[in-house]
Amino acid sequence: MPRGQCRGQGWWHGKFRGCGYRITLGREAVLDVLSSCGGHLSAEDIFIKVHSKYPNVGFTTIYRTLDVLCGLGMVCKLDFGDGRARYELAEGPKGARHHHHLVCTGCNKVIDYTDFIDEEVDLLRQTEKGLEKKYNFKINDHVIQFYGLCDKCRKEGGKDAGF
Amino acid sequence: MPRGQCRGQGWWHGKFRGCGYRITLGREAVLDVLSSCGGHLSAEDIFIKVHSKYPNVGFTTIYRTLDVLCGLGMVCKLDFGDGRARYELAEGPKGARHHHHLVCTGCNKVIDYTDFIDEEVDLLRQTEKGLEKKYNFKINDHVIQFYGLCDKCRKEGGKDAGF
DNA sequence: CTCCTTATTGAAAATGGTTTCCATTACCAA
DNA sequence: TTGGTAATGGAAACCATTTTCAATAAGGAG
Ligand SMILES: [Mn+2]
Ligand SMILES: [Mn+2]
Ligand SMILES: [Zn+2]
Ligand SMILES: [Zn+2]
Repeated sequence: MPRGQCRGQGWWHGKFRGCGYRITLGREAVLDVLSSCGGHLSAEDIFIKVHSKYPNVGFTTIYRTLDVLCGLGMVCKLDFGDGRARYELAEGPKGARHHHHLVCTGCNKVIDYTDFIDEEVDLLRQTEKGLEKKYNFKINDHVIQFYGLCDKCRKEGGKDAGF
Repeated sequence: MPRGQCRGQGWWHGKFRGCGYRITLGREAVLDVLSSCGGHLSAEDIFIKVHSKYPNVGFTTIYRTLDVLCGLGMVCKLDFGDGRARYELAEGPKGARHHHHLVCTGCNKVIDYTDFIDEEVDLLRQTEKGLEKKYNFKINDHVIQFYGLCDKCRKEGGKDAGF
């Protein structure tokens, strides 16, 4: 990741400018972290990573940037019920596939799964259509998550972090 | 709802005592509100209702009671992404059926639906089984929610309360 | 390149739902 | 009735997130 001159040609710069947003170091750094590290990072996770490289990017900017990115549909804000939001790239240069989440309530590990997505999405679409008609709703989004205990946490006794 | 002498014979008292919990006025009042009013109440909603009848039941007790009730599986804690938890009776004397939620991001109205539950539950069970095997998880719970705009909010222009 | 407008920023304070503390109260088994 | 202890309420603490506001810097115009 070259420094000074990497500004101005990221894959997302076009979309970004097109919406009237300025390209700043903070925003660049956040996007950088999101695409290099895996998903499901909290604002704090992101802040720490960004801060280690650019110590004068503040926490507020992290939140504000994530907000903008969510607004643009470039980032998904996730809620696994542990009191802090998580963020993941909606689709990067490599185009992350649509997936759902399996969350361990013991250690908060999150698994992306795509195995059963097709059937799920089928049913979902069908359900959404039915619900839209019956309740006259315009459905924009859905959340499907499974909660449980991972292999390791199951063995360590049934203690459950709750959620 | 008779006053003083209704203590001691609620449908839930048995279960409650069996687990070593004491039966108190606060707990009784919370359960009362949950079963008389519909579901999806926030802790504050519940506090206000309880407080209007028993002004010396504190906010803390509401939270603590809801926690206990969740622990016993008598109440479900719901998260619709608006920053406050909601609660609903898991199954009352009338035995509320399992259902999923349709949430309006405009006015926060929540609709319980059971229409497509059967197909959903079928697929869910299947998916859970697959996931458990593949990832060696013990799945305890799932969340399925649809977000969108209700009839009214759709007409009032596309403003979206976000979530 | 330089200037200028104004979007963006960082630090600190505010917010708001929820939890913790701790001295006091009141269930309820014996 | 009584004693041990679970439960309580009020205030303070917590903690992720948001707001405020003066200072800064992106980037189009010239
Ligand atoms: Mn994911
Ligand atoms: Mn419901
Ligand atoms: Zn785990
Ligand atoms: Zn609405």
